[in-house]
Amino acid sequence: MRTRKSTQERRREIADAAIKVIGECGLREFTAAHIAQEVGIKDGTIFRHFKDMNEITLAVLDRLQESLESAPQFTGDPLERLEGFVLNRLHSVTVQRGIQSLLFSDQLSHALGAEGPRRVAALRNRGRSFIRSCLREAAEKGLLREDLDIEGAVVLVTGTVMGFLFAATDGALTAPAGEMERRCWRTLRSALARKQVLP
Amino acid sequence: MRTRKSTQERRREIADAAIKVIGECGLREFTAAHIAQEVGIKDGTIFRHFKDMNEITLAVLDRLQESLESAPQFTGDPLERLEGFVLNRLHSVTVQRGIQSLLFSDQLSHALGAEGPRRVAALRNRGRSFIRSCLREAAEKGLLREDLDIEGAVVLVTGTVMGFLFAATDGALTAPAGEMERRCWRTLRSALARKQVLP
Amino acid sequence: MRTRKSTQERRREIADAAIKVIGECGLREFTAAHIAQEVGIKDGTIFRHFKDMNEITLAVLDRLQESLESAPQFTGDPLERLEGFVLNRLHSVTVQRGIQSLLFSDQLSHALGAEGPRRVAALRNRGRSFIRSCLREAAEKGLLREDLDIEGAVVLVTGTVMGFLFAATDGALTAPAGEMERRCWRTLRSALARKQVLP
Amino acid sequence: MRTRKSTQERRREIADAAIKVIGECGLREFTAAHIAQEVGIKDGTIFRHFKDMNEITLAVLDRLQESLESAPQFTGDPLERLEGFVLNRLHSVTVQRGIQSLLFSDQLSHALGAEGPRRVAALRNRGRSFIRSCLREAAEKGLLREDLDIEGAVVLVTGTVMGFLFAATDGALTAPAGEMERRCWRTLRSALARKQVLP
DNA sequence: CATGAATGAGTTTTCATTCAT
DNA sequence: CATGAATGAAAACTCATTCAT
Repeated sequence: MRTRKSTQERRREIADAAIKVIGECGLREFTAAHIAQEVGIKDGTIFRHFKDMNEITLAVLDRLQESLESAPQFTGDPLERLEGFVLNRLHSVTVQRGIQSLLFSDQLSHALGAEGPRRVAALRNRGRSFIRSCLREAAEKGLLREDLDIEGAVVLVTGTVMGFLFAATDGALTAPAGEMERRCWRTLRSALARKQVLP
Repeated sequence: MRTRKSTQERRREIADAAIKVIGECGLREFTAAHIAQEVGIKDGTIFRHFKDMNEITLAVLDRLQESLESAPQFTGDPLERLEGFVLNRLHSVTVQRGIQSLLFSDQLSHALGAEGPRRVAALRNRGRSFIRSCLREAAEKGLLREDLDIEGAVVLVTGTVMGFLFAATDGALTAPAGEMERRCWRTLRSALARKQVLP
Repeated sequence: MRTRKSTQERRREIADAAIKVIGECGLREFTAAHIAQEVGIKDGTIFRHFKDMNEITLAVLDRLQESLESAPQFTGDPLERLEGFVLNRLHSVTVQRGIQSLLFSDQLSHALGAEGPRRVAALRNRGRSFIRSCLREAAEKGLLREDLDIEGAVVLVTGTVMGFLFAATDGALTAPAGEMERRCWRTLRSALARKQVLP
Repeated sequence: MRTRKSTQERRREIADAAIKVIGECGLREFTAAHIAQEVGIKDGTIFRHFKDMNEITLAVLDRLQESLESAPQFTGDPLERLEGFVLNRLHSVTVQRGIQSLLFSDQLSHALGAEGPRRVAALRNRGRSFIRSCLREAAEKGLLREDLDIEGAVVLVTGTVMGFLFAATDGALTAPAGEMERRCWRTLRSALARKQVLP
């Protein structure tokens, strides 16, 4: 049975299938045939919607960015905004592992030529910028420890998300994911904040 | 011109070339032809030294493990041992980026069948275990903040190394690598330790 | 120039080409490239129609079986049925040498793993069974020499077909094929039957 | 441990190994590596004793011929000589299946260029000639049925040996090999001889 | 004589991509 | 739009053969 859909719809389906395939099976399986199978069409048909494989990779990047930025706008004082951001990212690990791991994956980076690493780096830098701005504002408002090194803290915060992702991937979480998400944030907060907020 | 070397030497060369290729160009370029070119032999020759590509991947994993475990034995009190470990890993990012990034890469994981993810996870778990044991001992000796969540801290420490690695990869380090290494450790230490040691 | 045909057609063409190639040039030439050339397509295209070379070998076996079993249904008294069978096989040597010789060839046997010898043996055993049942029935009806050893006779009859085939292959037939077919059958019949039927 | 032997010895060993390999595994395994392994030397070493694979094939043919002609000289009246020949060949099936099957195999034929088929045919024709001369002499001496067609009988006799060989290969012998050898000869003799000799 | 490394020319197979239907 | 057949280029391996040691 041949189901006909608009190119727009198909492009979305194909990009999503590609994300799934890369996330679950690795770049090695990022092939037209595999993706087409996932979508439920024939491999040749892929190229009715995308010029070539490169264009699919770009679409995947776009989906990734879209997905990361569809996060809610975090509000409140800088530390609360940071909390929102971190908890959101930690939770994403559990609910959409594929997309999250793509962000810290080197798979995508290499799927395009020179552009790949740059685009993925840019995506990650958005996260860093957000964290840095929260921390700066918090520091100005006296919410952070006095001696805190902002740049070191940026590494700590971004790293915690990655650390959590890999721990989850490796099955190295020693408590249920939801609990670990809260504990990681609490550990992070007490590492950064001036005085311990009672939980 | 035929250069002759022992199989032992060639195996090492080939594994190293594979690491280099994967690190620099991604799994997509992890091909017999590419590796052979790097080594300076013909692609068919690869298979006089390795049964198949799978065996090369295993050799790469071995080299990785070897390289991670050739680290100096850290001594002193638990926090000092942790410092040794973390600074060593952070420094490795700068001096042998390829190998380090392989550890947090999903490239290798997928190059073998089911064994891959398990072996790479095992490798990463070794680091986690070391960190956890240092933290536990430090906690017993009263070296850590009283309310510190050990498991959360394990994620923080492992994450910091990853965060540093990706920051370096993305060119997002805001100071020279050597300086950033020290700053990251100091941030980490003050996040964990009971009283601030004067720098 | 791309000629397009249905997979069904192509599978048949490829199997036939394989039979021809094996028959004429031996297993050594049973290569995708050689077969593809015979069919008039590129070698890679073969694998759009067959999963791998093994599957082609199986198709050849199927064609062989089909060809042997498309023989007319032999009727009449047991000796007449046997005559029909033997003359049909002897004649096939002349008109489709390739297929016939494949049956007594060890080429195919080895092209598959363990299955090959078994399948080819099974094919040959069908012939033996038919011959045996004709002889048994003929013996019951008193059409054969009294002292005839049925099992010995089965070997004699099957052997005669092979002997004829190899004689033809070696150019060792001392008379035209058609004549030799009749002479061989007559010799065989007088070796088995009770009283000589006048020629 | 490298054992050193004279080229003469090695050539013989290699030819024998080649016969064994072809007989047991088919032409597909007729490779320098496989043969060398059988002999217990390294593959490159083969070419210290043979110029190339072609030369090995020729050596195999020589061994084959040698083996067939090392049969005892058969004496007595023509039918007795024929009996000696047939029983000898039937028995060889059991004791040296490899060599025998090579004779009715098309493997060797194709291993050489045009020469192969001719040489193997010549080998088989020697057998036919011997049978034919026995039958002619027997006919002259009145030992055969009066109406026997000599050329048909040649096919019958050669065929019986092949039929026996393939039956043995297919596991289609319905009695122990030794017994079947005698029964086949007896069937053959009563098919040819004028009056039944008492067994 | 024997080895072990290297090679070049294949062979099977995969895959992105094209195109007639 | 979708399919199914075809392709060319490349990848993984194989193998006869060469040659320094």
